[in-house]
Amino acid sequence: MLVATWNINSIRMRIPRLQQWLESKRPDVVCLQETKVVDDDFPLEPLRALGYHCSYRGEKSYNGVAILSLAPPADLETRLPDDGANAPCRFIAGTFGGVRIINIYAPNGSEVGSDKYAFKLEWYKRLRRYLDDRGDPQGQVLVCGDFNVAPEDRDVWDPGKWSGQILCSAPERNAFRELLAWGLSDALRMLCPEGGLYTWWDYRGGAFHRGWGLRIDHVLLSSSLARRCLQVEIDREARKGEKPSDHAPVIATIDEP
DNA sequence: ATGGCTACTCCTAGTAGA
Repeated sequence: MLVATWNINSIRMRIPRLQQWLESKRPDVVCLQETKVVDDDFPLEPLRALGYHCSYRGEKSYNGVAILSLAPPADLETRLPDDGANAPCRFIAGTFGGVRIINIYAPNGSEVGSDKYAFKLEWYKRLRRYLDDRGDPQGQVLVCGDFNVAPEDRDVWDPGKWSGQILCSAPERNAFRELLAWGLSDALRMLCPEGGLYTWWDYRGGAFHRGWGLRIDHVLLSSSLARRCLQVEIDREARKGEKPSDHAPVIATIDEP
């Protein structure tokens, strides 16, 4: 089973790329973030034509999440239980082949100490509470998406420059560790200890080609899935060429039970 | 130190991303 996560930065801008990529990779499940489109305008047809079921919740301009899947979803959830009526679209979950797949787009946080930063930390607490209340760490649980946290210094191209900054601050890293402590493993780190593995590069200043990146998109696995995880790949090819997203997809291969 | 790209929007400037 191939499960991918990709912050697509506008699904409508990225449809040609997404189509090509789906055709070449054929993941079973694709978790997308920052679709930036209201549900009425979601580009269903080209994705259906490739055989994908689409589950999504979006809003105008910002945020928005979707799950594309070769099999239909079961038990779809499109918000955190304690999300308010106007809460940003940052959460969607479904069950695929017995695996509970939770797709998240964590808040960016803007600047350490800002209101948005406080919202980010609170959002992480609510996600952890959701797992406590609704999840089973002994079950098959996969949490993936854009976490907007680089968990350790080896996930940062210049740890000195980023020290204490947004995406790298100690409270953010603690919030991420609190998720892991529920009973999840960082799939990529389980298999690849080396530095220099990034999933996001700034559009500015030729950051991608200079290797100025951060690893902020993750696939987290409960122990029963972690034991079956064969491979995790960051698809840097998808960050190259014309009109890329600023994020690369992460693809995990899970062996059949 | 300078947010130097990109995408969005009741759009040609301001906001947000990370």
